[in-house]
This record gives sequence, C-alpha cells and structure tokens, in this order.
Amino acid sequence: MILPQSFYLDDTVTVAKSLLGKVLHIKTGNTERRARIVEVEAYLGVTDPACHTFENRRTNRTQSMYLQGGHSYVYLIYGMYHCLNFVTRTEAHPEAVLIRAVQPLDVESHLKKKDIKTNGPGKLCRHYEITRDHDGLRLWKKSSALYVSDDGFKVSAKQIISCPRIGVDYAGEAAQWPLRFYLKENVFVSRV
DNA sequence: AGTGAGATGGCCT
DNA sequence: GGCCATCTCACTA
Repeated sequence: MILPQSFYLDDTVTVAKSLLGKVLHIKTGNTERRARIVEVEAYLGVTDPACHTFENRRTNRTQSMYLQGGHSYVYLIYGMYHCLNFVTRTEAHPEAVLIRAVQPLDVESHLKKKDIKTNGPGKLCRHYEITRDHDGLRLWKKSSALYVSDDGFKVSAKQIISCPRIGVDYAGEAAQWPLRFYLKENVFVSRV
C-alpha cells in the first residue's frame, strides 16, 4: 500500500521511526527498483542547528523543505554527492527525514559487506542515480519517480536503535540529540 | 584498523 | 575564503 501524504504530516521523529521497514520505489526509464529503508535521521527545522532550515534560513537549495510533508528534498553535498530526504509536517515547519541507508529488494544476491552500495546517504543516491532532478517530488503519488509503500513488513520498537546523528559535530549540543534511527543488526546500515 | 587528504559546488560571513 | 547531513584512496603499522 502506498503511503498517503498524511503519513508525512506527523511529528518528524515519529515519521522517521515509522519509515524504517517501508519500501522506497525508484523509477528510472522503464525499470522500477525497490529498497527497504533501514537507516534514517530526523532534522528538526528552525530550532535545529544541524538543519538546513535552522532559523528559517531559506535558499534556492532548501525551497522544497518549505513544501508540505510528503515531498522529496534532494541536495548536493561536498560538491559531488546527493542526499535524499523526505519533508515532514507542514509549510510552517520545514523539517525532514534523511534517508541514510536502504536494503535493495530486487536482486536475490548474497551481498558481501564490501559490496553493499547503499549503506550511506551519498552511496545510495549514487547507486540509484538520485539527483537534484528528484527534488520536490510527491512521494505519495505512484506516478512519481520516487514513492514509498508499506508491504506489511513489521518493525517492533525493540528493533529500533537510537543514537546521535552522523557528521553534524559543528551543531554543538544538537550533535548529541538521539535523532538517528536504524534497524538493529541490519547489515545494510552505514555504521554501528 | 585507523588516520589524513582530496574531490568539488553551493551557501555562508 | 571556509565550511559542509560524504566517500575513496593512500598511507601508516
């Protein structure tokens, strides 16, 4: 079942945790690939020093974060990698969930750890060729190049690990906030 | 295994 | 000019 837009309008931490186990669909040309979300981070908008919209900062890059929840937000980082986010809440609350790692579902391959190409926000976008072209898409529409569904995969609260976010040391105290969530013992998670 | 540098563009002061 | 929600490669040991 495809996730409705209302799914994304909830509290950002709730959405982040709920996204674990959901299925991301990526359409390129005639093919559609699927991947289970296994690692995410919450970015809490205007009051979060680690968030691009901290203090209501509004640039060309962050336009889509000010859309309603359920849109994609893709940005370029370090001049060469892209990061995929799902916007949450409403226009007045520019918050988002960063998709840090997914588990590919199409190929029945027994991947060795060194061969995993989707365990990190930059690597997963490179693997699925997700770029700024995928910014501002409506994730609740099956016609979008990116959309998200629930295939019935169950995740219990005990399987969700919380810890500080990666790569935000500059954000002071906020760097310690437990806003990174991942599935316990999942091999596709970027790091433990 | 662990550390350090480099690639490279947008946004900041 | 400097920093960044990253990753890879080359080096140490």
